[in-house]
Amino acid sequence: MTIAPQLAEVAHLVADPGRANILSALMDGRRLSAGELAEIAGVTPQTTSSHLAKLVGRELLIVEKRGPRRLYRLASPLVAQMLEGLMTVAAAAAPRFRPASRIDAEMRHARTCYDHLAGELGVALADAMREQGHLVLDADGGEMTAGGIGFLTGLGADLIVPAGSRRPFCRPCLDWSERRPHLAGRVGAALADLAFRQDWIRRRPRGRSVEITEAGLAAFRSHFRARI
Amino acid sequence: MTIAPQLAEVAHLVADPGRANILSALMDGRRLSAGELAEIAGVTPQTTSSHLAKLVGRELLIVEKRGPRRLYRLASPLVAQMLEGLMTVAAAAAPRFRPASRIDAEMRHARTCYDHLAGELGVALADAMREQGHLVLDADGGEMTAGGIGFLTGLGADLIVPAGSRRPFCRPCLDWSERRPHLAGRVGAALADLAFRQDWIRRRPRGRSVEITEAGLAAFRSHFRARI
DNA sequence: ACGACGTTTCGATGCCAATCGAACTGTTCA
DNA sequence: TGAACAGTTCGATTGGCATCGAAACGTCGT
Repeated sequence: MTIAPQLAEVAHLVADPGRANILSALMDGRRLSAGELAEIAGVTPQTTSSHLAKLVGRELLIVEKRGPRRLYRLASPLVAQMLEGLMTVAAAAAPRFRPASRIDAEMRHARTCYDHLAGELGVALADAMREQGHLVLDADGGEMTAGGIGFLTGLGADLIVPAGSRRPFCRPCLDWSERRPHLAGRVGAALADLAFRQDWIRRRPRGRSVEITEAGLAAFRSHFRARI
Repeated sequence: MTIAPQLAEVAHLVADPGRANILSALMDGRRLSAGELAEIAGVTPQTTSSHLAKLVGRELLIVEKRGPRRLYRLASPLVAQMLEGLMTVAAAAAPRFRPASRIDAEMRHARTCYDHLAGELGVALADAMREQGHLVLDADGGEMTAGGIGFLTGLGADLIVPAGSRRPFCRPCLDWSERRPHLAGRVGAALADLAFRQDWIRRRPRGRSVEITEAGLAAFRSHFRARI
């Protein structure tokens, strides 16, 4: 009850289109300079500076001085999770007009979601792994099977099992574009890491969307049996 | 990228203190009338009506006419999850002044979080079940052990196992007051349901906080070995 | 030391939206 | 049919804040 004011305060930070653009661009965990963010936000550097100061003051962002420029990044994965939650609701409510820009299409096709894969690619991989018996996943939770752990490890994924002899956890992350869960958590991060290392996917210069290489397409189809 | 405007729009709905109060009060899934919500929001009925219209228009709330009055509730669990994410960040960032009201204390002690238990009680039960080997849970995911399923079922919990012979999933929900995960998902809902049915806890008239009965205290300590 | 560049601060402007009083609609009960 | 009550609509006021121009700041090159 009493947190409601603080709740409103945090929401207010995201409620500005410019700031929403900034936060959305930083969702993959990268560090961007104030100038780059100004261009992304679509406002002047002065205005951007004001926005960034608010976001840092409320500890949604962390800034580090690198020479004459300042690099900003999300303060924690919790912020990314919060944004993902907002996006899910934003995508679910009011489909409205879809301008369907090229960037939009790229984002829907394949993108990173903080540290894991999302979009059609992310959902297709999760579906395929489920069908192959590597994974059990629904909106409430997920679990790797023994076979699934062997499968990913065999491909070169680094599934760190923490001190306790527990299984490496995976969690679902509701995909705002596909409206179905994709694979997140430690396993999701390991899978994305593997895909980048094997050059199956590459980051596009701007934004969070990624490009699937020829080798990637072949690997996703042959190894994962994904329908993409 | 292109969802940023919609992201801002949804955040804007939560960014008003009155609306944040309303949404927070509805987080347990109950249905409240416009009048009750006006009192909770702390504004006049006219203003509340305007707020509610916006929330319904954006499909965050659902309204049903019940005689001369209208009952409002969250449109989906996704909205509750979104709010929980915002609260987590709100509580983590800027501890600030803690007015420490009585309601605040009650909320911290024990409350419902949509369909499961949160606060000191929720976290204590999750901790205890973990220590007793009933449960494995961390920030990324959770899993019931076979013993844990037997334990809860023996107490009378209704753990619905879906069609596939999968285990009933549980998921962690980061507690904004305790800053540690408590038990959510199907198992969390079943546990809360059990506690209400056994009269271990009772809803307080206003708000989402719950009161632990004497029988509840005894049950939580003897059956669960919880430290509360 | 100076100039260039990236970034921030200051100050003024303009817009959006939260708010409430008053009046209106609709439902229930006598 | 009319009274009582819940809720909404309308209109006017208000305050907060996003925005940008201009200027200052700090850091790095030469």
